[in-house]
Amino acid sequence: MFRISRLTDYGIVVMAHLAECRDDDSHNARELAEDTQLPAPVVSKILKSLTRAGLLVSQRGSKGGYSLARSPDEIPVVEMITALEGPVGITECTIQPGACAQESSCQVRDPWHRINGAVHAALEKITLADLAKPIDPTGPFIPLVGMDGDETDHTASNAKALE
Amino acid sequence: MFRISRLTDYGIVVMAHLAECRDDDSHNARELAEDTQLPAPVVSKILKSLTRAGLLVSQRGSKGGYSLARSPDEIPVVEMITALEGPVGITECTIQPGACAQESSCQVRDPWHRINGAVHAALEKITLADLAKPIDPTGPFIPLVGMDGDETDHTASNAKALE
DNA sequence: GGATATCGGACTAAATAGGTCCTGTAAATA
DNA sequence: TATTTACAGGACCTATTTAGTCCGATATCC
Ligand code: FES
Ligand code: FES
Repeated sequence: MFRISRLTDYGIVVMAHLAECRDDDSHNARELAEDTQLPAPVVSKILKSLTRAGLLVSQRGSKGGYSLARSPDEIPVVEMITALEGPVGITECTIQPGACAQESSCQVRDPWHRINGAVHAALEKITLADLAKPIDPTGPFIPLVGMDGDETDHTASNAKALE
Repeated sequence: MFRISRLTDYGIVVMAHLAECRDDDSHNARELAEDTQLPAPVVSKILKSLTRAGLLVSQRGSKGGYSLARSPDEIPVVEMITALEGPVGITECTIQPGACAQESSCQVRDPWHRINGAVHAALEKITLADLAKPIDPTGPFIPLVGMDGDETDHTASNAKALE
């Protein structure tokens, strides 16, 4: 129903946790599962996917574990989502041309592409650093929403969170 | 996979078709299915959902059918999506508080809310009139993307479409 | 009254997501 | 070297959701 899967949500929680405790040593899967209160096998599965996508680096053997591959502010949300559930695309046709019977006669194809682009851009601007609480504010807090002004309240709450 | 369901996509295609032929008489389900090249039972199901949500008005009996309840520029995309697949929310927690075990300790809950708000706002700005080709340009063409400038190409193509 | 077309929901089948478990392999340690 | 630890990669099963079909009831027009 137009939402990210629970696995992805979990994955981002784990990533945020890793971003939060900015120590260099790697955390193993069991430990991360405990910290985030999530089922261990699931966390393990998620970690493997994230590693394969190049968002985490893994260290095998005893004292092994996972750690962030990059700085949190260089990991956009869209990349985490992509890693865990494939390419982001509002509609099927957005990703895979030719999947649709209409295609040629379809009126809404092009507009969907633009909508998709807008959402994609929004998810690209937001990084893991924005999700994790900035306990060490060395870098500036990047504004979350990249939309131009509208009168809904979330932008207000965002502005409040900034100051 | 972070996309709208195929049914919803179909539904919007049908709505766009209805918006395109701006005659006042209602179109029946069979006719709409033919025009859009979609399976008739599916179209029928979609039409019922859209009617229940108040986006279409139906007329029973012979010469019956469906027509738009409002002007296309007063039907936002988000409403069509909501009608066909429930409330728009990126994460489960965004919609239903208490579904998550963490909830209290969760770091990412609030940022997700803001992301969700941004996407929601984007889908609210885009209306059915933007999706259907403006064959009768009495009203101005409303810009699709409501995000502030970024360097990806879709905004460029959008700007090109405007002028 | 008969033809037409929506209404509402039940129903089945297919696809996807969620979750578990097992075998192999790399690294550290004793 | 032997042992322990912990990731890698799948196979696998189950639950849930989605897609699609169908039918009896009801409303409208002629
Ligand atoms: S719905 Fe697939 S191309 Fe338009
Ligand atoms: S993941 Fe559910 S409240 Fe944070």
